[in-house]
This record gives sequence, C-alpha cells and structure tokens, in this order.
Amino acid sequence: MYIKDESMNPRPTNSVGLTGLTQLTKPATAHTNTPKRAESVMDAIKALILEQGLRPGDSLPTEATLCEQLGVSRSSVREAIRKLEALNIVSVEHGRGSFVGSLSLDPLVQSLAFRSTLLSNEGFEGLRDVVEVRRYLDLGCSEQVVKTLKGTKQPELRRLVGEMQVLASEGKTFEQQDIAYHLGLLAQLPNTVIKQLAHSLWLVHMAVTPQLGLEITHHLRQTADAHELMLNAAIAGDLEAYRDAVTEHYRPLEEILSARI
Amino acid sequence: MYIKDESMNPRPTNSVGLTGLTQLTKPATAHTNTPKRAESVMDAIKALILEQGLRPGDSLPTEATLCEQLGVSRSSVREAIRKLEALNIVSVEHGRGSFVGSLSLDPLVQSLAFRSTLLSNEGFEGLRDVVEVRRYLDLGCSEQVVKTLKGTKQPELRRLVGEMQVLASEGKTFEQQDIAYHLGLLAQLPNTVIKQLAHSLWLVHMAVTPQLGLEITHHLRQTADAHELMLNAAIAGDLEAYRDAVTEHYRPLEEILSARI
DNA sequence: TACCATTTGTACGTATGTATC
DNA sequence: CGATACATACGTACAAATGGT
Repeated sequence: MYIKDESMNPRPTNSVGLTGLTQLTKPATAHTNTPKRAESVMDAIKALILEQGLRPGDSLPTEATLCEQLGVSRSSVREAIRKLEALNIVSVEHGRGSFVGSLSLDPLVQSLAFRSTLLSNEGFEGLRDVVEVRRYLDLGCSEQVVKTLKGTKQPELRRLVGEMQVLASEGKTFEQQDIAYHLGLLAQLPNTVIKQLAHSLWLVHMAVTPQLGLEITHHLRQTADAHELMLNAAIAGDLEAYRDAVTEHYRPLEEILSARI
Repeated sequence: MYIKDESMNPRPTNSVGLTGLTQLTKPATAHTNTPKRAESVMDAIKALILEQGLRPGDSLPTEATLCEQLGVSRSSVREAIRKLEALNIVSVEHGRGSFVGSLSLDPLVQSLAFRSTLLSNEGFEGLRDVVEVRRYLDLGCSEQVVKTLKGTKQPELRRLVGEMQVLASEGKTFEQQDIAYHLGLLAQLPNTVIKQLAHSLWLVHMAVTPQLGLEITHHLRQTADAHELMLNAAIAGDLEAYRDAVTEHYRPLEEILSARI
C-alpha cells in the first residue's frame, strides 16, 4: 500500500523532442482512446512554444483557439494549462490571457518545501538534506567564486556583511541580507541554473526553518562572522580558507539539525 | 439553478485536531470571492495531507468529497489537483482515486528540460549550466564520497566501470551504466535530496544531449576512463585526485558545450 | 462472462469577474 | 461610461477505468 515508486522513472510522456506540429491527430471522430487528454494537450502546447520560438512573456493563443486547433474541450485545455502553470512554463493572467512563463525553479521550491515540511514530522531530515545540498553547491563552485573575486573590493558585499553583524549583535535575524549576500557571491558566474537553484534552496530553507523554533538565534553572530571570513578568503584568493569558511558557515545549523534527527 | 447548499450542514466543523479539513470560508452568496479558487483549494489539500500525516501512496478523499467539504465546484478541485499532480505532490489514477505523490524532483526535470530545449535554439547555455551544476554537486560532496568509499572494494562499481570501458571501445554509449555508476557513488550518503537532484539533472542532461548530435561519441573512452580514475581515487582515499578526476570526467562535454555557445 | 458501484476523465452550457479599449 | 474579449467558476451529463460481485 505504501511506496508506489514511480519516483525514479518518469513517464514515457516526457517527450521534449520538438518533432512537429501542433495538431492533435484526432479531431472529428470521438474518443480515440487517449489515456490522458490533458497530457497530450500539454505536450502540444509545449511543442507550440518551441516551434514558434516563443520567449518568456510572449502571449499564447487563447483557450478557445487552443480548443479549436487541438479539437478538445475547454476543460482539457484548462487542466493542461494548469499543469504547465504549476511548472512555470506558462503563466496566466486573469482577464488578459496566457503567456510563456518565466521558466524559473519555483516548482522546485514548492515541491521541496512541501516535502521537507511533510518529513519534518519525523525529524528534520528534509531540511538537513537541503542545507547540505546548499553547502555542496557552495563548495562546488568555490573555485570559480574565488577566482572571480580575487583582488576585487566588493563594497556591496562588505556592506551586507556589516549589516548582518550589526543585526546579529542586536539579536535580530538578517534573512534579506543573507540571501542578497549569497546571490552576490554567485552573481559573477554566468551559470543561471546554479543561481536559481541556490536561490530556490534558500527559499526552501527559509520556508522550513520556522518549524525549528528560535534555537537558531543563538548562532546569529557566528553565522554573520562566517560570512565575513568567506568574503575575506575569496578576495584574498585563498581557496582553502574559503572552503573552510563555507563549511564553518553551515556548521551551526547543521549541528542543530543533526541533533534533532 | 444554483439554489442548493445553505440547507446542507453549515456546521463549522472546524475541529482542531487531525480530522479537520480546513473549510474554505464559504460565502452565502455563491459568487463573492474570485482571486484564485484553485490556489486556496491547493493549499487546503496540502494542509489536509500535513494535518492527517499522510505519506506518499496514501489515498486522498475523492473529488466529490473534497468538493463537498471545501464547498467548491468539481472544476476547481480538479484544477487544484492538476497543479499538485504537476508538482508530484499528488498522483491520480483513473478509476481508483487520488493519492499522495512521490514528492520526487520530476517537476524539476520537466522544467529544466523544457528550459534547456527552449534555449538550445540560441546555443547550449541551458545544457552547459546543467552539466556545470552536476560537476559542482559532484565536487561538493567529494569529501563525503571519498570518506565513505576509502578502503572499500565496491565490486559493483568496478563492474560498471568495466562495462563502460568495453562499450566505449566498441563505440557504443553507456547511459545506463553511467547513471548507475553515479548513483552508486552517492548511494552511501544519507542525503536523499542530493541523490534525487543528481538523478534529475542527469535526466535533463540526457533529454537535451541528443540535440548535440554525435559529437560526444568521440570522447566515450575518455569519459569511461575518468570513471575508473574517480573510483580509484575514492577507494585510495585521495581527495585531491578524486576531485581532479571529477573535473576531468566532465571536461570533454563541457568543452564541446563551450565551443557551441 | 456479465453487471454494477465507485471514481476519475471529458465535454458542454452558462454565468460572472476583470482587463482593455 | 459601455462594449468586447477573456479567464474564472459552477453545474450537469456522460464516458472510461477500476474493482468487486
């Protein structure tokens, strides 16, 4: 009854191939035994976007047009659009129409945040895993970060570090500065996926931490100072010190989480 | 035509405990609120799962039940369920019912694969970014991997490496062995998020590479051998060598991708 | 086999809120 | 302001899949 394990095996409907046209081959006559109309409509819309080379923000055909061109009812089109909307592939605005979505990683946030929350009933494994991946990502791109920051000034990051330290000494949290700092570190990298991924994981992190209670506030100062160490090491071009600082930065939280599991 | 209701039980039934299904504030007049019905229904279903402590595979109330308990129409419930289905938070089986989903990272695959395909018209930035993140993840968790593999035998990984080398020498690809190998490296780690993330990124990788053409087949041998180097280094406990091998493993592909952008 | 109950899937009609002109 | 176009929501009916009798 439990595990259905379709987890590691995506449906065969995963065609990303851009073979062809928007037409669903079965307009006139009734039911051509399609196990899932909405699925094929989804694929048709994706294909439509690819074929026409639409970009995020470009407008899509109206629901009525899609119904007509695909030969399906509004319900099917709407459900397909809903799924694409959940995946951020299309975005819908009320009285205006549907548009190509931002293709951001928001779905990942939704999914991971819910997953972490669900698992948090039995401990904080979900959050611990997320934080660990954040650390892996930061460590993984440490070489690039140090290379791009070496010998620079980074006054903006300096300012953020200062603000965090002030807030920490006052016992206040500094989420805004924290996320701005981490994004700033990665800003130089051309890789948009890692930036979005880091941002998403941070959002998941934030969404779940409230369930930890106030315990984290004991380590505010420690975390703020770790940010300074990271910045110093990167600017000095000291890769090893940077990596140590990253590890140190995550340690307080990870210790708390390990203790809670 | 829409008299119904308001004669049924208007019982608040807002019991605190686990049985509760947070009733959506049902206005007496059928049409007052319009911001986003499906959104609130989505939240209600997520709350339901959390409140009742349901696990992946557990069954959810039927659509009719949800309509009744939430006081919304079936269309709204269905659209909410579609969105949750896209996020893998619920899974639906025709004729059987709805269930708590596997909470896997499939949505990420969908989203990233589509994104990469869309961007591939102008180059291979999307795939390059994905591969780079894969490398970051592998490098990031290198310490853990080396620690857990040091001094062990790993006959299964040895076998996979051998198969890959044989296939490479025959000019054949070895996707199955490749993914099994990489998952095997991470298998010892308790972090499920990174395992799913690595797997998802690999799927994205595979979904997009066909658009590269056959150029990659020139580096099969090189890649297969890199897998052996990684394994040797990990078993020897040589962190630095392992990290170098990881970098070497991704280099051929990354060079191709950089050249194409 | 046949039948039936349950549940999801699809279609269609209708009414209403909302944005744009 | 009205007119139009569009998305949103509700309701109903039927089709299709599943599981059991």
